[in-house]
Amino acid sequence: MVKRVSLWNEGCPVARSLDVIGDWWSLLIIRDAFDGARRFSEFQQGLGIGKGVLASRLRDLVERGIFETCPASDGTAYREYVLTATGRGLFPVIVALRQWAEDCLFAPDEHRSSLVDKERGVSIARLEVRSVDGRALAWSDTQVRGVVTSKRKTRAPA
Amino acid sequence: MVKRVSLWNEGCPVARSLDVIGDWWSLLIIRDAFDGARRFSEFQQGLGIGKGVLASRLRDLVERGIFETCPASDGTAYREYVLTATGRGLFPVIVALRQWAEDCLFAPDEHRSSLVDKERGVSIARLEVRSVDGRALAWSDTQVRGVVTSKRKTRAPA
DNA sequence: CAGTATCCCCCCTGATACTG
DNA sequence: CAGTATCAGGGGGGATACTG
Repeated sequence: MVKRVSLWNEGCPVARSLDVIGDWWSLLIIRDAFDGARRFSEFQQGLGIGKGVLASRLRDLVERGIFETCPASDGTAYREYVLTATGRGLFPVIVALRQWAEDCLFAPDEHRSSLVDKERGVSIARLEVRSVDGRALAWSDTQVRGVVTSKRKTRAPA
Repeated sequence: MVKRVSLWNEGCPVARSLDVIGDWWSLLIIRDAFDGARRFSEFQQGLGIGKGVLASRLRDLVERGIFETCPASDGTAYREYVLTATGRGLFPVIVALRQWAEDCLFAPDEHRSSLVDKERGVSIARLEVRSVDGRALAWSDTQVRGVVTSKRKTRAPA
């Protein structure tokens, strides 16, 4: 986790989230889980991560309640790692990261792949941010000191 | 960044996002920026981060186009760090993390603080995940192999 | 205040070898 | 296949001192 200070008790929800899934590999593991990975080797090959590190991360994530293990579905004697309800709750986080990259980090002609419908090649979910009054907000609306001020600046291409 | 392997060219948008803001401190720095921090010392005191580490992170984030520097607004000779449009685009990511923590990581009676309206003590934004056809999805809807199947499992208390 | 420069330790990380 | 055990290294991270 690279951390000497736990963020768990900071009181800030963002910090607490990062305390659980803020390390370098966790979200990628979880991403692969959303993409269907369940077996140790699936995670390992998909990520190019060392076995030791993966085992450690998986153990942490199970401990934290993100994954749970269950018997292999194909009858073999091995375990599978499946997301718990808490883990599935991270779906918006993954989608938000994907969306940000697609909006801000990719050149228009570059290849993208993850969490897309493989048949149709389209993203399967989009995010919307809404203010408490239910009004939809563009991500480019400026956020200053806890108050959303609708500025409607130039928006990235949908 | 703790990384030996850059994820930038993986083709996966999630990986690319993490390549930019996936390290231990970046998202916390960005969170504080959304909360109004602009000065070096504000970040440093708010995070309890070492000056060297903070300077390094800030430099990286400016390089990556998340922050930009500008002259101090109070007339002093110092720089301020403000989010670029790209940086402000991370708002949904922060909100998603906050929301996940609040839904899954906090006991009902625990204190929370971040990105809330300080006067009224309420969250200023909520996220919604929508499928491409515009249908709203609960975060507990199960995501399997790139297809969202509406399962409507038990939902965490709103 | 806003950093830069050092020192140093810890632990993450990766590779390899081994077990069931 | 699914891990565990062990080892070596490297860079992140904290603390401190120094500068403009």
